Amino acid sequence: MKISSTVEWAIHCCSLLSGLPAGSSMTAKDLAEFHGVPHPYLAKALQTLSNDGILRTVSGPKGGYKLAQHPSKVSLLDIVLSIEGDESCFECDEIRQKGPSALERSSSYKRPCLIASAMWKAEKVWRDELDKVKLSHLLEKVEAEVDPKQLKKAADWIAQKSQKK
Amino acid sequence: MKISSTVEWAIHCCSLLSGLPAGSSMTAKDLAEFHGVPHPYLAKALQTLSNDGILRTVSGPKGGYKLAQHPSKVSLLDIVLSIEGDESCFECDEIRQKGPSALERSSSYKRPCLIASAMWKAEKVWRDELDKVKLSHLLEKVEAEVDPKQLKKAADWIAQKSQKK
DNA sequence: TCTATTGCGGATAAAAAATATCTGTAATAT
DNA sequence: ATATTACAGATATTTTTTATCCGCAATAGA
Repeated sequence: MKISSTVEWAIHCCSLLSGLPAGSSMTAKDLAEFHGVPHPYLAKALQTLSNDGILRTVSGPKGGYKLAQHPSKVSLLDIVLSIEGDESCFECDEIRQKGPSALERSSSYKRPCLIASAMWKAEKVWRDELDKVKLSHLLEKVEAEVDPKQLKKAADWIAQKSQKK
Repeated sequence: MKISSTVEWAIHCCSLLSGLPAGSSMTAKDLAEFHGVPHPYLAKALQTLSNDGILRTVSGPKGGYKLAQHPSKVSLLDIVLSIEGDESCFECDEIRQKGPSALERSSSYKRPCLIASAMWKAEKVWRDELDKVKLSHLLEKVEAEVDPKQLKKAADWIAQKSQKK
């Protein structure tokens, strides 16, 4: 029931990209360095986000990643599902249909398993909650609540990096 | 983000035990056979549930497991947390405090990371939803919705097993 | 056109976690 | 006493996660 730490990285990257000046991009290497995570592995995650239409890729020198959509269109759920895959976290093995007391015909089991239903319902409220949180909301909160010194330092580092090109 | 299949087994076992005649118990072996799952491994899960006060153990011949509490007191969340552990599924590595733009003093990060907060909020609604579902609710639904033939067959198998002792 | 930079896809490797089993011990009903 | 059952710990197997590497494609700038 653990969510991969890659998800944490991916959200931080998307969150950062959502605050970049319009049109600018950032390389996988810089994103990795900024967050202090391994570059080749983070690159994989960014490629996945790119394949799923969350990030847009810019190839060649001066290339990198930028958001493919407006921050108000991208939710935490989108990012989580992109990285983790959109399969349910609870898999029903239909064990009610196994063992000595199971009925022969599988047509006897028209209704979904009550246990699986309950688990899936809970997962749905989880997903709905995550889908409510868009990158734009996160960005607003960051600008309102995060220490201005921190924001300045981050912005300076990013600006310096893009100047070196 | 996968929930162990052991959780599915555990819930099915608890659900079954909640429908047993008062005072009776069922062995790990029979529970495993009934559900068509490996006995030694299921036994581990049952021991965990027992350690966490969800099941009660009866040692010796005619022993086995029974619910330790009234079915209205045990929720799906209790079972999930017992098997999976009660750690959050999202772990915040505080990567905002890593990398070149981090501030020196960790006292600068008094407020929780906004991304982690959002993830934890979603997990909370998930847990709340699971905690609403008690074994007693499940039992009511089973009795109302499951094919009576199925219920009969299961009850007969269990009765026959306990007679053989 | 050439070169350096960057992302992409596939293969591979290492580490960690999940899954599964076994063995000897303790408890207890008969 | 004996047979049955749960329990704790050790161990083995399999799968998943985490991480890296390499050759190819795309492209900006000289």
